[in-house]
Amino acid sequence: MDQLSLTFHALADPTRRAILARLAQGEVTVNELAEPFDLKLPTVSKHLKVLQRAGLVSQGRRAQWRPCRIEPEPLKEVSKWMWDYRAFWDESFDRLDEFLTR
Amino acid sequence: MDQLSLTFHALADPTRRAILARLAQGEVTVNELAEPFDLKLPTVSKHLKVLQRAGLVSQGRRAQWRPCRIEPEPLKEVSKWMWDYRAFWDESFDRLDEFLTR
DNA sequence: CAGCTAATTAGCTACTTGGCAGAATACTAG
DNA sequence: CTAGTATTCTGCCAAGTAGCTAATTAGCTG
Repeated sequence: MDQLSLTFHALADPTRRAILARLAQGEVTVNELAEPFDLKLPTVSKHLKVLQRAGLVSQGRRAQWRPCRIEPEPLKEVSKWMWDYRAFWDESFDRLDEFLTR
Repeated sequence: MDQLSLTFHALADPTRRAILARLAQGEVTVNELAEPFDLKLPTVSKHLKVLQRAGLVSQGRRAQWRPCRIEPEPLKEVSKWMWDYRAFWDESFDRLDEFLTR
């Protein structure tokens, strides 16, 4: 599957978006991540794997913890893709566009 | 499923993104849409249903044709969601942000 | 009405996914 | 080495999807 599809697929789940929102505020361990959800750990681990496959999340290693971190690159690609459609989502795009190209 | 998940799911397929790209240039019938793909009509019709379920596409009626049109609302929601992560995808977000809030 | 074209629906197969439980791995602490 | 904690891996099941063919609906035209 191509990068953009992987990313959109990863984002197409509320649990995974919530995980991303949490990681946007800083590194968190898997247990801490799982805590607010009504899900078993292996399930959260699976969601993380989907996010990792998309490159949206990476995991480090500190003792037996594997702190998760958000990775920006795929979001940049999404925003690039979105930009081609700005005429459809940004009513004031022409003013903004005018400004940016100046 | 929630709106954002439906939208991301619909976008997580190259064929469906290509369909959207085509529709961004104007209304097209289903047959015209299917033509560039190596897919049978029912398959394209199914993809269209996914896009419609997400609200990204609507179909009109002109005789026996059902011209498809792109709908902006879900893309707006995506761009709103993306905005919360601009720190992660837009290196110059702070300058832009500063401009927009002024 | 009969015949034509446009498009969808139904039904099938193969594959993927989201959830779980239970076993396995990785590392720390004693 | 043993016990304990953090995390992942392996199977399992139910549900969903992408593709196909064949059949059906909707509307035009002779």
